[in-house]
Amino acid sequence: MEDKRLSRRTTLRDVARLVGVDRSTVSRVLRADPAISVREETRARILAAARQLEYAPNSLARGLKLRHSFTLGLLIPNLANPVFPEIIKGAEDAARERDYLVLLTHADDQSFEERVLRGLLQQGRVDGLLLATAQIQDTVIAETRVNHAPVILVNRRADGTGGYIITDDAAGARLAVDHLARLGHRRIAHLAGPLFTDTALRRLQGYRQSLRQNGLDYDSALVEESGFTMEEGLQGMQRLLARSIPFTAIFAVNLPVAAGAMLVLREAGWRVPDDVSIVGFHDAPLAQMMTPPLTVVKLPLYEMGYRATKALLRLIDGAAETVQEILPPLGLIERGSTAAAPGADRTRPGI
Amino acid sequence: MEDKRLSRRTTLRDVARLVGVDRSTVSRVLRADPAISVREETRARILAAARQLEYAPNSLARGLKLRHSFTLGLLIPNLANPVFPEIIKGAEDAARERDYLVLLTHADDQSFEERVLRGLLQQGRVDGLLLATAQIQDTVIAETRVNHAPVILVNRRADGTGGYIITDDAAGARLAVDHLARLGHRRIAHLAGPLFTDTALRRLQGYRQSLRQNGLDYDSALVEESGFTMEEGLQGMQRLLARSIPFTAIFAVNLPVAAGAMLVLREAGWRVPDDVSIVGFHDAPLAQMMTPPLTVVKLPLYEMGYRATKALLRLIDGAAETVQEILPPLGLIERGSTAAAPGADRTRPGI
DNA sequence: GTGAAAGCGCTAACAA
DNA sequence: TTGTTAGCGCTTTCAC
Repeated sequence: MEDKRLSRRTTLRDVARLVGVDRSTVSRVLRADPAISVREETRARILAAARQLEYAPNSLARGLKLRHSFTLGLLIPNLANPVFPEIIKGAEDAARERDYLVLLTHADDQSFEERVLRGLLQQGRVDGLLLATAQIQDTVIAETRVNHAPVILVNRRADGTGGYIITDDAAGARLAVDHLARLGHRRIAHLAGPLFTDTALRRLQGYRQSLRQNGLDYDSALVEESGFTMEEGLQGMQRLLARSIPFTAIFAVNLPVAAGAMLVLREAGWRVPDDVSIVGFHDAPLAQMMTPPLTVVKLPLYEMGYRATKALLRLIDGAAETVQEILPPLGLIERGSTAAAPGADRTRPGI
Repeated sequence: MEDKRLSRRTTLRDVARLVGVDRSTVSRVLRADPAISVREETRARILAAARQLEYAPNSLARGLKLRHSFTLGLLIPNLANPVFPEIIKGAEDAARERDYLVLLTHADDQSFEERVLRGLLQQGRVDGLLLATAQIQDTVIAETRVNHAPVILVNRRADGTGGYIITDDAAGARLAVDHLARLGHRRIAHLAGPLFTDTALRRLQGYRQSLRQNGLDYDSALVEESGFTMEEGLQGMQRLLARSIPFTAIFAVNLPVAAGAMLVLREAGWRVPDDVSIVGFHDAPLAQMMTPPLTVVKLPLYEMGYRATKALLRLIDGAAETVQEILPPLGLIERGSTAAAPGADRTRPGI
């Protein structure tokens, strides 16, 4: 059964018929092909007819011919994490500049991720892929590499792909921990992300570097591995508290984890920032909505999405480059969740 | 310049050649065409060859032939609003059941919205559209209707489209305001959304209905029109405070607005819920992260996305129905942001 | 049970 | 300056 709605659309042939020229001429005029010359009058009539008939090229036909879908796939692990909207916006803007569309896919489970990777690329639905997901198997990535598929990792690093764009997580972590050290904290805990992810490792690394530079000892009992979600942040914080070891500050691997930690601490009767300071990673409206508002390290998320997309587009255009960009953090945003360490020589603000 | 990567993909012809049959036979077998009989041995060899060559049908070619892109467009005004992930998840799940993909587009400005509407549909990039955006012009909607394009509005109502799926916002608002009235509040303010949007109007309506049912007078001075963002919630709350009229409770049009309101109140020295109770609309992790955790009305967001997509798919299949579903609220989730009105006969909890 | 052929709407090499 | 033609990869009717 033929669908009326979809078969009614204006085609190149309709325009050509109305003007009395060939389809190819219409195509050339509409594409503004510079290599071909058309009589000014013909061009005008074609343009007018196209507008009148509300012609829009069928992207399926065009894509089939040109072997391009003019679509980019963007894989996100979890839309609820407030860092992604920024990345997405950057990607969309970059894509739009080239008349590409972004197919956002939200792959929360592993099997689906693989299906997407294979499916989207192999079926020609997308010309390239942006992977912002942290958990993806290296085997899958390696495979896409074998197929020479244009793939860029966003905020994740792995060998053997078209490349990656990451923020300098270690530098960001140092910013956070330096800030705490400057406030006089000496027992600084770290709620880390899953340590099989590159991002989490780099932040842990920065944490250790900063400790060293500030003359503080690294104590593995102060590091609790959790995840990237609020849930996991809650649990991580509970485990940390259960150990009953002293600390006066926390560097959380990201925003949801910081939020979860704050909840647990408050329920346990701690006051933020009087008893404990917290620094989060990444900025988002959520950080301001928390009580107290969260001090965070700000990273160029929009920029990351934008540049990753630009790079992917270059890859699609046939560039042989391997992209490896590391964007520096944008700085620390001091809000209400950090204060001088209890008993430190600095006066406690507001008292 | 031909792109090697994209021209290398396995085609039906490759499989056919390997097996020694015609492309059409391969197509029939792989589509599992029930109307056609194939020798069991041939079928097995085709299946094996397809797997060996990692054949995946080119969706552009397939779509061109079948006049379907097998893609649904989903327009979202603002990814930062925490209600959308749920809707999106519902839509994706429903789409996946039919092997459709969801092209998520994030249309924050009007002109782009229109471009998207025209573009996606006319270029055949999507077979139908889910509009979750509140601001879209009725003229645009009317136009898509003229084109008989399959369009479903999600969480928004307008005449002349394929239909809409909304939650019962008025009932939800009544739940919220009834709750406050039950706690003894008599001066209940409402931070409304933009009153040119259907959603905001319906919530205001429910607010008024509940007041009436609870024997409370409607006082327009207690209603402040704001927007749907935290920013606007902040400003709305400031304007409400500036009026210096008494109130002991607030019903906020959504979550970001409730969060903004809470911030302003706290800065102004009010205690929540001791001095003022707040109820938000929609539930999301953010509600639990606030201090105190926000009492909210929970609505079936996932369900809404899911059912809207199902309905859209039916429209695409050629159904002539006009979808008009109104989903009832899932209930009120009582958290820490609401308590008995100051001076009411109920004992204040925890004291 | 399987193949041949047409055609979806577009672009581009080649002709005229 | 414009038209003719072939073909992208697929599905499907019709023939054998």
